[in-house]
Amino acid sequence: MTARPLPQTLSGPVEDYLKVIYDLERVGQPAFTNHIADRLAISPASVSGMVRRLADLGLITHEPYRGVRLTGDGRRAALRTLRRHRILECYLTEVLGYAWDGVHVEAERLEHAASEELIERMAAALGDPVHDPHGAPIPTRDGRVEEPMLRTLAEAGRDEQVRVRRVLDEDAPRLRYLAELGIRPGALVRVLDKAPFDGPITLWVEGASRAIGVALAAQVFVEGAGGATGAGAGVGGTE
Amino acid sequence: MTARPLPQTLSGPVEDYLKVIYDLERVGQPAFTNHIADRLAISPASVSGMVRRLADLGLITHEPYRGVRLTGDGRRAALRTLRRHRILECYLTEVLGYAWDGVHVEAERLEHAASEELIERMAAALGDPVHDPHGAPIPTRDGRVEEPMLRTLAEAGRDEQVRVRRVLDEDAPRLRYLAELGIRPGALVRVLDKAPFDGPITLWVEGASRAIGVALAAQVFVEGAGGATGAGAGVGGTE
DNA sequence: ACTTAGGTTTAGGTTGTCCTAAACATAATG
DNA sequence: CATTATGTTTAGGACAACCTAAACCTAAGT
Repeated sequence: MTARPLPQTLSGPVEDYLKVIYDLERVGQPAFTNHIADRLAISPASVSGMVRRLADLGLITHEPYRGVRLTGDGRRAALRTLRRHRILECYLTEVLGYAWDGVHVEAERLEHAASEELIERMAAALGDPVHDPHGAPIPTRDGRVEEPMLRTLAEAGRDEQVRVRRVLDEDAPRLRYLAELGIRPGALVRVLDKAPFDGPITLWVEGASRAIGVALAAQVFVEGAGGATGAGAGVGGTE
Repeated sequence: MTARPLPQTLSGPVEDYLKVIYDLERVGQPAFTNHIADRLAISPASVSGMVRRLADLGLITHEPYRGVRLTGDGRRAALRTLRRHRILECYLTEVLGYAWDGVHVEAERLEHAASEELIERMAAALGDPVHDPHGAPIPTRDGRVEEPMLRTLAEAGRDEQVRVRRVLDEDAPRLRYLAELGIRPGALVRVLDKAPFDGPITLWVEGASRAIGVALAAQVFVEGAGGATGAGAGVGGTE
């Protein structure tokens, strides 16, 4: 199956493709060329080319016009990169004082250069964290992750009290805005009102009333607070 | 003079070339194609190609068959990379517990990916160090370095007492060996004997007698201990 | 002055990662 | 069922960074 043997180190772009494919695949469907292209901000044609290479390397399987799926090797490689990325994010924020909204870009570059040793030393210095600053779970050394199915804040019902578990979005300004509102992992939020026609959602956060749009609320993953509140279909994203 | 405009970020290879040229140039002569090729472990032909690119970018001047010299821009870029590298080495050893002989390789990869912000945060966390773990001076933010002319241990006279200032050599086993002997920046060493015909040098270090070869001693830069002891022609290397 | 040794450059090729434009496949619509 | 919209792939190219082999300069030694 594996045509060419796997090189010991994967290139930066290859790691990026695998991360994106992993993320796209998590909603159940295979990852499609155009979606990958969108995520990486490159042309679909370039993705087609890279997809052939990844398939040659045995990292993905590809059904033309039907999308791609990670193989075992591909999944392992994707999770390794994800672990690097998220531990770097933790370290940069907790030890080096990076802002919540600034870590992503830095980690994105470092994740391809950092050795296993560096990552593990950072993880040890942090006491082996299990979530990154945005609430994303950190895969273990041996490639295990638990990505719980969480509802988004947009799906929470009126008068419901929920706890923020994870915030998506790599966009720094939006992250900064959410932080200002007090919406970060661990925060307790009550839905005061949901305007009809996908109107703004009014929340009670940290003793103040705040309104946010549905699009933004859909980037915030929550869990029922007081008691257990059923599971939705929502799923996190990669950062 | 600058044909193409300088891109805002230089590629990893470009930074590596500049570092090597900076280092080769420090002995006064321009840097020659073959020397650059040796240092980077690539073919002279490839260096010729890159030299054209670097000259196009205005980072070096090139007299065919006569070697290359850094321009102001090139020097600034080289010192920026050197600063990154050495601060990374400091941080990795002092904060993350890297071994003396293991930091070089890791820093070598990270220096191309780390942002200005990361480097400055690390520098701040360390209290703006001025020397890396091997005793190499760290250029300031605005590109100043003082590389004092130091003698090597091989040049020290019998019965002379000297202080180790800097240890060259990126070779991990040799660095480890020197560390075992107690030969590291700051150490006080007395030359007990110098065997003739470039024979071994016997030293008194940390209350014990040790003998090392001339080649190794030439990698150790020292300064007169008790009083000021004249300046030699020796110069440090890049790590 | 000629040869030779050593260092340097050119010529031409490879690999990885991207691009645009054109061809092609699939699925939904009239 | 033919058309259209959408999504995917191929064709052909560019660029950075390497390579080997061959051509070329320079300086030194007969």
